[in-house]
Amino acid sequence: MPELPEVETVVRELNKKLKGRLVKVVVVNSPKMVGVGPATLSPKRQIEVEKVKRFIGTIKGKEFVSVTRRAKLLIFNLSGSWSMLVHLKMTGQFIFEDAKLQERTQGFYRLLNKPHAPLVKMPSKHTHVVFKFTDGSVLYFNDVRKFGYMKLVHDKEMGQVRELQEFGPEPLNKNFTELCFFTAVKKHNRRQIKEILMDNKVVAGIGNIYSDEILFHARVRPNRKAVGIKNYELSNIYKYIKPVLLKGIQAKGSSVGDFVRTDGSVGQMGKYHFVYGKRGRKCKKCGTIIESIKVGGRTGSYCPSCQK
DNA sequence: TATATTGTTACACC
DNA sequence: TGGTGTAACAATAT
Repeated sequence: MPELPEVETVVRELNKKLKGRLVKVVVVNSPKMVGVGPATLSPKRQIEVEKVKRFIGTIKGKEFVSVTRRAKLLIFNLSGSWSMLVHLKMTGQFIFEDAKLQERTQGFYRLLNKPHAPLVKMPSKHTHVVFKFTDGSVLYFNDVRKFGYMKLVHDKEMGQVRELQEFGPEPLNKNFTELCFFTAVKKHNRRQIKEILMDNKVVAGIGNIYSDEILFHARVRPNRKAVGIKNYELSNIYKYIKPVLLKGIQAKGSSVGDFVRTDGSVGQMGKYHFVYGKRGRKCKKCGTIIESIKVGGRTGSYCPSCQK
């Protein structure tokens, strides 16, 4: 489940690997996942031949200049004033294969973080878009659930991209101050704290995994309403946001579900999870059995002894 | 075959 | 108007 640290991992790896590469061939296997223009791709995305042609036509011959991120959205800056916005949603993956990796893997990858996951040959049945570069290297975009998307936007239309408008501050930036966090939380007095942490308008990029982990370290249960949270507890939550996310980036992400790095390897953050996905297991700190509850329709896990 | 999964948005209601 | 709560949606694995 790519959240900020997973997306950041992919951004850093791709930025390094794609910089300066020239697109020679684009293959679109799932037309519904691509778009051109700032508009939201509608749920009833039609299979439009023209749209696919424009997508391919626009990106062919362009150079990848840099890769950046806003919240969980990847932004590929292309030559000619175009950007490609990519959301991985639940199960999106990028695999970048150059001659060296091709030689090592022969094109086969174990793309699930399970001991007996089968080796998969790229492109697989879940590969929806392929970019081939002039030097022979290849970028694969995979998505088992097909919830993700890729959309090309001209820079002069970037202001009209809705999903970029309302994001709150980036938690790793200096402008994400304790005051700004307190103010944002107190606007949502009646909501549960886990929901608030996962609200991208309050703070960008935090999802189910990292909200659980942050709340564990801050010793606050996920279902507490904001109004009942003491200032020192809120202060603790703020205090742990940055280090937990940084730890995730340092470990190259959590390979929960389908997340893999751009060479197909798994992130190591799962080793450091205290509560996420640990229901029924013993708390690493106190041995109490981890419990889970529904918060805003999502599963939140917590230690009933460590978290109050 | 019913269910669970998550990020995001839509919508009704107060 | 805007906070709140709920549901819907995407598609697949199990």
